[in-house]
Amino acid sequence: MVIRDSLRTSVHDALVALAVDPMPKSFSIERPARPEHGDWSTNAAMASAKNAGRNPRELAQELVDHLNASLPAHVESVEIAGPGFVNFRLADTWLYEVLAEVIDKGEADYGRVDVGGGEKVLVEFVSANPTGPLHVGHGRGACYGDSLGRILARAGYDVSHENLLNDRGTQMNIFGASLAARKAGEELPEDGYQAQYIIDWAEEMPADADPVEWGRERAIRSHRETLERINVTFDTWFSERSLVASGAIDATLEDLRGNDMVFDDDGAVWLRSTAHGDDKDRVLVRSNGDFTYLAPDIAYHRDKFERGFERLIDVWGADHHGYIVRMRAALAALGFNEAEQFHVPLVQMVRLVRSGKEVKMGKRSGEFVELAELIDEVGPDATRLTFLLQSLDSQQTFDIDVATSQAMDNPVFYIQYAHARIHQLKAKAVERGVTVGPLAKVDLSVLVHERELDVLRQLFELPAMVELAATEMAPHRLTNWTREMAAAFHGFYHDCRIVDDDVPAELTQARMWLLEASRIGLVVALDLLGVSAPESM
RNA sequence: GCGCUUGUGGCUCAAUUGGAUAGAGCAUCUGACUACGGAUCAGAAGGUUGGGGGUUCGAGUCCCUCCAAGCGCGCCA
Repeated sequence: MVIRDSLRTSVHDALVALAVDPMPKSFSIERPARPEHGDWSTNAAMASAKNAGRNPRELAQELVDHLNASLPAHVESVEIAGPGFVNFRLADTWLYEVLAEVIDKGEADYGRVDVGGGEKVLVEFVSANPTGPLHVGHGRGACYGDSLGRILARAGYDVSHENLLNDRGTQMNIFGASLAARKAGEELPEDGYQAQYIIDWAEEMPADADPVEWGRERAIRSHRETLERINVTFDTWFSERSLVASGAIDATLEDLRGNDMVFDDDGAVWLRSTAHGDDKDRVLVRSNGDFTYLAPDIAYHRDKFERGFERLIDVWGADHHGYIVRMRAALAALGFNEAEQFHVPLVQMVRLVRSGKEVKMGKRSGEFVELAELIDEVGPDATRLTFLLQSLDSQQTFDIDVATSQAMDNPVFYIQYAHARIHQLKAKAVERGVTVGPLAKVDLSVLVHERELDVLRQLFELPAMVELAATEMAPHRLTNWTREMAAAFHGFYHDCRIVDDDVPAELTQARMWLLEASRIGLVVALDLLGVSAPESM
């Protein structure tokens, strides 16, 4: 049994034996921040005391006595501390079980947890208009959405990645008209796109092409190529047009009308979104007969549910946050459980900085920095990992100098170097004629160095971190874990020689397995982050 | 004016959802190499977590209130 569950069961049983009533709703079993607080800690006494009418210190003491009378597996001692914490000190044997588990599960299964229960989840992200190249802001959302999907899959969800193409409506028409005007050497239409890429693309465009159709394909190709460079792919590219063709938009409006959630006024068709928390009602069909953006988008989300997805995650830019309430209102109006099943992580803005100064314009366009340009400059792995370095909720300062640095101030190199180092070490061992025996025959109890134990402690945390990253929808949790894992490994490497004349053969064997476990941990995490694990650098 | 997000050492960010003395990296200073690639490792210094109240055994985290920043508040998308 996993140590955490084992301790939880012991504490629970002890609370029952001590006639704690009512039992606490929950209590923590966690690794304390400070080593002097033991290897594990529980707040069970404090969490129980109030409702059970007991004194936290006294209850903690009773817990300690009870647990000491019959120590749980691997536990050497149980102590009371502070306001009523109960701390456990464990023998290192629990960490050897961690190593065995990592090896046993391997790349395929270590860090796999089941919080999703096979629930069908659709992660929709990027969803840029196919009217031009992706910019830097799209990049952050792309890396986030893709990694989130990978993490959810690792956490037991049945995940699909989808990119919505807003390939109809006003913007598409302006885009097509701009291309046509440039092609013909005429003046741009009112609101036409000024950017350089329009001129470039118009040049590429065959004279007899339909500008909207050709431009759409050109933009999609641009998006796809750029995203593939940073390891972002989709199961589906969903065309908004298809909603018109299938009649889904009209059907959605009918549904809403049937629920009395739609009314006509001023020649327009309105959604009664105020009935579900919006501060004003919203137009679905303009008085000129055109749909607003909202109508097809509601139909799109209805379609997602109809395709059998039980949970929808939409990764949106922060500038769309005002749109969430009306989308929720619409889904509620259609009878969906939006509060539980619809999630919208918002991507806060990215500020690009080079040489201490903000970069606002790209080389190819005077208006924005293209994602492709950024990848050209800093490389795919550094781009991807940098975007995943911090919480989505805060604005990001993307420092190009740091991301391109070939030195230790660049976390990408630090992490990847740890992985490359493992491969170099293994090659060195082979070179020196070391053959590694089966794990079952290796005595792991020779691993007593603090550095070795730190590596194992870190590896132990990975499954919990996957679970946390999934439930919080926070891939940066995993980025942090990976940095710490790399640090633990570099420390181990520095202080513990693996193959050398004065290293006993059995220690080399155990350390070779520790090396392999470290490799597995890093490969799993880097894959979830979508960053490559190079064997040399 | 209203709403969403944010505010943590000089800089960039964490903090396992309310836990114990707030942690990393960079920059600064001081150390460790006849090396399993030093792209590494160790140590020091640096904090009233924007201000002020409150809740409780315990608050960076929750509540109230100011202040500041970004983004929204279309028959645009």
